Amino acid sequence: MTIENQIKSALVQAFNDLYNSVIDEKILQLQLTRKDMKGDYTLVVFPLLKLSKKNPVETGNDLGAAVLKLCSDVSSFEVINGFLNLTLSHAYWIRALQVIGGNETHGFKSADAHSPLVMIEYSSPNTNKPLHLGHIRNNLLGFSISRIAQVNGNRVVKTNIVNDRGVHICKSMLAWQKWGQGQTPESTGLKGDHLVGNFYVKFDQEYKKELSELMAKGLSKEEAEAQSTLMHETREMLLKWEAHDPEVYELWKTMNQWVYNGFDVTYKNMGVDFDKIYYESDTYITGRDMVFEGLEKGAFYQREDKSIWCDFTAEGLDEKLLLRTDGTSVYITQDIGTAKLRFDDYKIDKMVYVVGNEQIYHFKILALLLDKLGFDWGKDLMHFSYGMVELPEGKMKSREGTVVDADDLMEEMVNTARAMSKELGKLDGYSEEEAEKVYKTIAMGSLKYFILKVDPRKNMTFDPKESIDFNGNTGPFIQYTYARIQSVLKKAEDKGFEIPSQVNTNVGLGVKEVLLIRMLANFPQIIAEAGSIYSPAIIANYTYELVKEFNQFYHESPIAFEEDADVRGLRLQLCKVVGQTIKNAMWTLGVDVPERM
RNA sequence: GGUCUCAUAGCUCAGCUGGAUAGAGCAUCUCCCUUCUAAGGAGAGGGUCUUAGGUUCGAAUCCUAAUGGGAUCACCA
Repeated sequence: MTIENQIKSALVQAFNDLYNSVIDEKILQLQLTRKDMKGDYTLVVFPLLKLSKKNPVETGNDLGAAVLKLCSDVSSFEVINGFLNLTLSHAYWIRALQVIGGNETHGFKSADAHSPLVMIEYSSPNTNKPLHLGHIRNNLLGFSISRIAQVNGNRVVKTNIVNDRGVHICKSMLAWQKWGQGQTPESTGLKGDHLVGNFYVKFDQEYKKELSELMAKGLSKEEAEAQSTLMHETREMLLKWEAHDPEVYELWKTMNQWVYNGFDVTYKNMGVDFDKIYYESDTYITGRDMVFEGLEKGAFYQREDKSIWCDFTAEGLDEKLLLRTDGTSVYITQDIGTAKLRFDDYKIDKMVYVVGNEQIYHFKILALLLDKLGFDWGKDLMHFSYGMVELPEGKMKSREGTVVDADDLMEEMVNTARAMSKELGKLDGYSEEEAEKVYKTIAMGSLKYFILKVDPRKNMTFDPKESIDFNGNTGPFIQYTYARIQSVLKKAEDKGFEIPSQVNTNVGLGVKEVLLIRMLANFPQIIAEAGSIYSPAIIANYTYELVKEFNQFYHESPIAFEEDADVRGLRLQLCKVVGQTIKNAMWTLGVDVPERM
């Protein structure tokens, strides 16, 4: 039984004894005491006054005295402003620290064969251009919530649906055919995804040019779009592709492979991976079959021009196109197919889609659509919708060249970390290789933490200057504290001091020490909360608070230099557990911690 | 226009199911390396929590409305 439950049941009993009133534990508001007040747990007594029929001070004192008697771990209490603050004994906290220290994965639940299976889709890139800052947020969130789901006792399958077909892919293919002059990643020295991206941009430029020429002849924008040769050729290419025209198909395979090779590098640098990858080129046919199936069943209808639609006006939404007039698939067609294949492949209990909030409508439709097709899991799919990443100047616009490229950004972060570290002379004595590894750890830690610390649902501003700052509420600050702890522990070891297996529970604790242990004891709740709402930010902010407290403690208390052996033993134990907790917390964010920095 | 979302310090963000004096970081200004890593610590200034109502012992938090941003409603993805 946790201490909170002990206190609560004591309160229930006390209430019964004192006021002859039976209460439910649920109405007891027991929370951790504010940092600036004396005490460990606080009971808000206001809601209880109607039942106690006494004023807040009397009620608080009555209950405090009773709990003091009933709970041996409670050592004192105080009533202030209608709040009953309970203080636990130092011996209790020392024992708690001991227990946490004995469990390397304190706060984590492990999954077994019967645990729920959660499939998490993230990344889902298009194979027509390299990954950018927006994808970074998606990838980091997807990877982190996978780990968070995992440490909350779920079986997790990380998945990726690669959007490798469609008009947008044909655009870069067509541009390469027309203007590529046989360029390859080898011949240009470019990363494959960047090379293909260049042709996508090229297409857009040429298309714009064509449109403005047509409009100069007096055509309206719509007319120009309809008459565009480039767009016409693109659609023809899509038809050819769907018909598996050998030439088009070969080109498609080749260019996609270039992109995959490029993505592999980016994913590796980012430190994310997948258990199962689906390709739209494999799933859209299943999707199309299901659309026809739905048509037969009468769930959908066909217009005169042969296009197939689903009517959602009864649900307060619009009509949705499922298959074009020319029979080719649209975005949502493949999503239906992908869902079907996934549920055929795995016994999924929960499906999570990590996709930006601009697609809320899309997923609402998808859920209804799957429901209409008779899949009982349709309604239960979860769209983990996160906010957009904006730059200080505003939204990223590819046309204005303000898109922050993922590869460039990561490289720049590493360069900054290297320069900073060299300037500070932090890694003197490390080999070049070891040092490079640390630079990368810091750079990625900085980037990941910067993005994950903000509430996923909210839009965020990404200021490159700020993201590269390694002081304050940043990844490197947390990593630094971890490294510092390792250094202290090493120092102690060098002096022959060991962490005792059993710390003397009579040692007096400082205010900061109690606070730290309290925070450590609270870690499981943080993990559980992060799991219930899929929020890495909760863990990030918790870790920052923990680290900040630790640094204050570090500054005011000698650890390896402490002369009293009992006190020293306790502090070393505390250091070890804080370090362990930092490492575990950062692990859920996909952030590594260095032993030295 | 319909729907959805957001609004907290100069800037970037925390403040969870209502609780004590609204917190951090950055930026500005002071201090602290003859003790375990100064990528650190201490301190100062900086707020009508967008506005107006409501709910109640108690509201940044819940409800309603207004204002201002953003998203979305494609034979784009």
